[in-house]
Amino acid sequence: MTNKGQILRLLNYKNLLKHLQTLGFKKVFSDNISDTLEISSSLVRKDFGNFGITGNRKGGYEIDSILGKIDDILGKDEIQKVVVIGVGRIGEALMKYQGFMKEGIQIVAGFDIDPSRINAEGNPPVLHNDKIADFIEENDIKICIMTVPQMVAKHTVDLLTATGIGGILNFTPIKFQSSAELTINNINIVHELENLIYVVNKQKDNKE
Amino acid sequence: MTNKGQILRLLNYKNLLKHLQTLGFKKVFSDNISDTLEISSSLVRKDFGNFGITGNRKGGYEIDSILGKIDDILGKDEIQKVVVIGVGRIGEALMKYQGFMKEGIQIVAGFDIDPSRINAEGNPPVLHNDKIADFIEENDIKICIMTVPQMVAKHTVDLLTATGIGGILNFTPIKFQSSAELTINNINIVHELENLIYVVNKQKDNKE
DNA sequence: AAATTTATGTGATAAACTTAACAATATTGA
DNA sequence: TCAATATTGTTAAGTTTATCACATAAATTT
Repeated sequence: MTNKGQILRLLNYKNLLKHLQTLGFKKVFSDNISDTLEISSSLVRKDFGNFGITGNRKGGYEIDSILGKIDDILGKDEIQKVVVIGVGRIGEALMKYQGFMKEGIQIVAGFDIDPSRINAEGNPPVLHNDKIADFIEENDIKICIMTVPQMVAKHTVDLLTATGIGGILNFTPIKFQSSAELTINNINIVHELENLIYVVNKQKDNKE
Repeated sequence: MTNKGQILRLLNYKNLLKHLQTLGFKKVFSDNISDTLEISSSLVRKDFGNFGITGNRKGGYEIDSILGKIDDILGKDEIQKVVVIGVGRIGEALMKYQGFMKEGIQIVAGFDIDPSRINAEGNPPVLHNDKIADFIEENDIKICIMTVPQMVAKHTVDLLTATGIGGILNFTPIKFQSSAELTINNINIVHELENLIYVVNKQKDNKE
């Protein structure tokens, strides 16, 4: 019933509704949402329906109520603890990124093999890779961000698989497949850029 | 004819084929590709067909030939120059990321308003935001990566729109819509993580 | 209070994307 | 050389996802 894009759309609804809330709005109609997100209003209503979000005919939806419901759906009652594997430039940037906190996500540790990066007193601490398995078990970590060099990506996934972690957000260029026990979502920044370059060049060609 | 996912798939084919090439393979069959990427072999053949990549019945496809064709499709004959707008932690990490070069992408400059980040002698240089428009025009830049704080994202897009740039890879949490002149692709890392958390938690619920 | 308006909720329809199926054909081996 | 086999190329079928369209219900107006 719930398809892949639906959760990402729900997150977009959430962002928009929070914005409308700060502007003082209390209610919203499906086509207010659909207009700004450039989708159809029926898709908004269908998404809401699928997630049990109901409105009033003629009256629209109450923003507070939708936002509460979305947080329920996303399980925002408890803080989600996440670790970063590989504290290179990108890993470090993500560790220190301030945007996670307000969505209830906390980066609780980073891990690396390079002694010069290790700092057990840091906030969050950076520990040696040796400690990954114990840390994940002791702290009941379900999700990690993987920002290791391409060369060690496969090895790292094997290591993580053995820990019983549930999800990896993989920033390495190696594409991994999910299994029933371990969901791996791949973000390939180079591909995103190549894709954009293709689209832009093609548009330009069409104009000429 | 060519749909959104097709180019991203093509990039995955490319990665896989380059890997097979380094292992010494000369030829490949559609189901070799489809097995590792977990799609159907007919989709591989359809993609190839759409892009004018042909094989031999019974003989499969020649890896060298496919890779050459893919580079043609992607316009890899010339280096793509890209600039980074906003040299915070993530912007800086992307500026120094080594993975772009081998795909023919070169980060030629970064831009920021913070004087402490500016370094015109750097490699690549970091210049003041004042110089964005001139730089883009003089260097014929078509693509940029936007890694500015959320607060100034809208303003930055307006500024970039005025320069006539063709594409923005947007890492801010604000979602922007493309227009005919300007393609904006959004990467929302927080959403990617929230989505993963949702999937993992749901899987766990289903098991219990 | 009846008529009118306006938005939801949802079943039917359409569009987009993927897979299945198989004819066409190149290669191999007897 | 000819049958057997294996793989492409492509059309048809299937699946998934999004939109359309309208009946239903709440609110407003007359």
